[in-house]
Amino acid sequence: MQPSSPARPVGRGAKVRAAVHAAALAELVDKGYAALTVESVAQRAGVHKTTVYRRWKDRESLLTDALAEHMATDVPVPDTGSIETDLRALARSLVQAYTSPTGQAVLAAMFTGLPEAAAARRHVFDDRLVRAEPVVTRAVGRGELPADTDPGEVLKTLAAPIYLRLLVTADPVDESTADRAVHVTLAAARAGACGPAR
Amino acid sequence: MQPSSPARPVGRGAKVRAAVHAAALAELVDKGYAALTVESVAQRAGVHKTTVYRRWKDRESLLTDALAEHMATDVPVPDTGSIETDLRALARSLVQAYTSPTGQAVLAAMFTGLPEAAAARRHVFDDRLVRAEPVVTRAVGRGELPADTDPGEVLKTLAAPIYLRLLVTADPVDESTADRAVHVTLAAARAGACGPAR
Amino acid sequence: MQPSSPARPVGRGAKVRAAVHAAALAELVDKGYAALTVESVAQRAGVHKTTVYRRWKDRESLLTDALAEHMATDVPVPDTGSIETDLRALARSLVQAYTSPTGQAVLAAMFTGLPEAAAARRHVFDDRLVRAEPVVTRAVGRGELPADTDPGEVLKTLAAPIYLRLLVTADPVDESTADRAVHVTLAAARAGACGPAR
Amino acid sequence: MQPSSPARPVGRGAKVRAAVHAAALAELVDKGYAALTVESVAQRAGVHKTTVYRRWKDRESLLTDALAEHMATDVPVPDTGSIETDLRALARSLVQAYTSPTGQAVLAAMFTGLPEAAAARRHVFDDRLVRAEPVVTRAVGRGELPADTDPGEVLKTLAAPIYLRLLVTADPVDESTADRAVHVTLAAARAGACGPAR
DNA sequence: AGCTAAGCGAGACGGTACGTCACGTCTTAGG
DNA sequence: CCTAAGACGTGACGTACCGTCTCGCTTAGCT
Repeated sequence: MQPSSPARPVGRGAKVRAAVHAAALAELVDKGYAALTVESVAQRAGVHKTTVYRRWKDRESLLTDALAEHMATDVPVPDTGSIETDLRALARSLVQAYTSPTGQAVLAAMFTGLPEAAAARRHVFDDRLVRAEPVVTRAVGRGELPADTDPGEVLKTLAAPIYLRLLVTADPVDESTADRAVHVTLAAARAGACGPAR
Repeated sequence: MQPSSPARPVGRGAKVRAAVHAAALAELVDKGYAALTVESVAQRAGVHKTTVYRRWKDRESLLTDALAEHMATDVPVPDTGSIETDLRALARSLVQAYTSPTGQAVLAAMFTGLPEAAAARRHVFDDRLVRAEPVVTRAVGRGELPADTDPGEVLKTLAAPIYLRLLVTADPVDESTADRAVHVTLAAARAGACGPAR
Repeated sequence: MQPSSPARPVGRGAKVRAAVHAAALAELVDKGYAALTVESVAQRAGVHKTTVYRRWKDRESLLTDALAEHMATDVPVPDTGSIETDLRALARSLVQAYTSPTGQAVLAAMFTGLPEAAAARRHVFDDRLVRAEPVVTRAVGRGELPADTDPGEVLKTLAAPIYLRLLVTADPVDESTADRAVHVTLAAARAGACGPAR
Repeated sequence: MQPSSPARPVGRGAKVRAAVHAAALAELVDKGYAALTVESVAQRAGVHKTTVYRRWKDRESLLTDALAEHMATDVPVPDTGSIETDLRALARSLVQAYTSPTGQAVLAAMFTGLPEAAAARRHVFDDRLVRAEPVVTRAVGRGELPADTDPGEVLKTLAAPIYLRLLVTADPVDESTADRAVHVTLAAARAGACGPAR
């Protein structure tokens, strides 16, 4: 009569979930976003199609969920004592994240223009941004940057050229791209261009 | 009405082409990229589906073609005599292009992650870049920027934060966004951060 | 109550069995044969789906079992001393059995063309036939019908037009239908048409 | 030639229709009503599933349509000059129609208890009834049967025992069944039991 | 009265078929 | 000649129900 155990024993559901996530990402890398079938994901995960639909409403939500989970991996926030090396580390880790084959596929998948993905996108980026803000705050504390510097602006200035190359121009992206972004960002921030809006 | 000139290749094909293009863009704005049907485009254009397929290989090429045509509208390149006002004009025109409802739809359509769109994307951006380069060149000539400044880098630095906001974070984009981009870009360029790679 | 034949302690299984039977019939009346779900029957019986499958092999056997149980209700065999009134009573009770809403549903369910149901059908009908035969035998004894009259034939002749209307034509079936069947049957039987095959 | 707008040139649609009908009946004979798949019918007809769904709303309407078409074959109405031989011919043709393997399958399919089939059933039976009525009318004219005989009642009396055996008891049905039905019917009709209701 | 084993609730799962949608191809008429 | 009209093969979609399975809880029935 009474619910003896309030929590439901999830059983092996978690295992299925993980397997499907992994399969989805693998299929993403192999075939790309558009040519990705629920059935092939299910098969790759050793699971039946209907089981997938039991947990995810449709293809979209499966994909966004898998991507969100994938992006949730913690990114280390550097603290070298110098804003330049800190920014360099951030920029390079961003470059690395998206230049692997998997990264490319994930990137392509996240930017499909679908409104569903937009929220996930924004959330992922915001999360990383917030976590990295201390880098700038510390630099301001050390007097490396003007007092009224907006940490978010600095980090967006750092990321912007990298994303531009990844998403718009298809220029090759490597460490020199990261380094150049650092220089631009530092020059702008030191000149006070990352202060409050005017 | 008109005496049909012998061996006229055009026929009324051009009219059909334009009608389909317009219909495609209209559907894009109304329903978005994913929920866009060849049949509905054809119907909206007052044309039969098969006619569309006669002229375009598939949905993809129809869309990219329509978008390419849409983006081909000439963007005026400013020449105010000052790099700051020139850049501001460029940045603001970019912002305007993408903040209208149509612009939003076009933007979303161009960034669908599909490889077919990538080429179109790159081409459009490169084209605009090349046309805008004189702005920077002239500034260098006037001594406003260092002699070894790379015009492309300057313009990418200008565009990057705007695209970042449009595509990644969903921050509101308006004239102040454009102005801030100008400040960042100028600070960086003057500091020599847009010179050749080091 | 009853001696458990397989030497099995019945437990409360009997209660479940009855509840499911009732629920099955109720669902049959509400939704019809085709749109009847094991799960909905189980829910209506306040029992879990698995429990149903523990007792019945599949949907089919549940339904046929429930129907068989339902039909097992004893039909009183009349003995008025006259073959005409006896047959009338039989015919009218048949009509009554199938003109109630429940009767209609049961009828529809029993004639689904499925081979599984065929056996049940046949069994139910044969059973009733055998139990009613004394009616004819007694009439023969009283000299109301020829000596070589086949009781089964008489009763089938009686039932046939009623079933025809129920199953084939959708003519309304009421007491006058029963009475007409009696007249036909008596005329035929008295003329010796229900004797042995020739 | 043809008015282009109102009449649509069916093209080869008719051929598809026939092929699917034939395939449906064949599958019916092979696998029975319940285990009949739209996909297997389509495949057997050398046609794709969606094509079937383009012409028929669902499995049900496909089946009923195919059966209706199948039953539309004209049944010859005998006219031997004697009611007995006429009825015998009718009864035997009925028996023959349902004792072939195909007939069995069709019979089973027509009596699935589904309400959709009910209308078709009724229509088919009524049609045959009306066409056969002259047999009785002529006999009345010849003075073989009472003047107030209801032709429909006679024919239903004839058909009823055959359908009873086919649908309810699973007794074997052959020519002797038909002959017996004739005797019963004649005896009843001559005795005036097929007159107007009393 | 306690221990064991069956019965049951709960629900995930593999599986089959359903009916739908859009794509891109093809054939037939017609202006 | 190009177009309108529309049937078709194709493949994936998302849904519904089937019948199976495993897990604990409850409870019955023997000792």
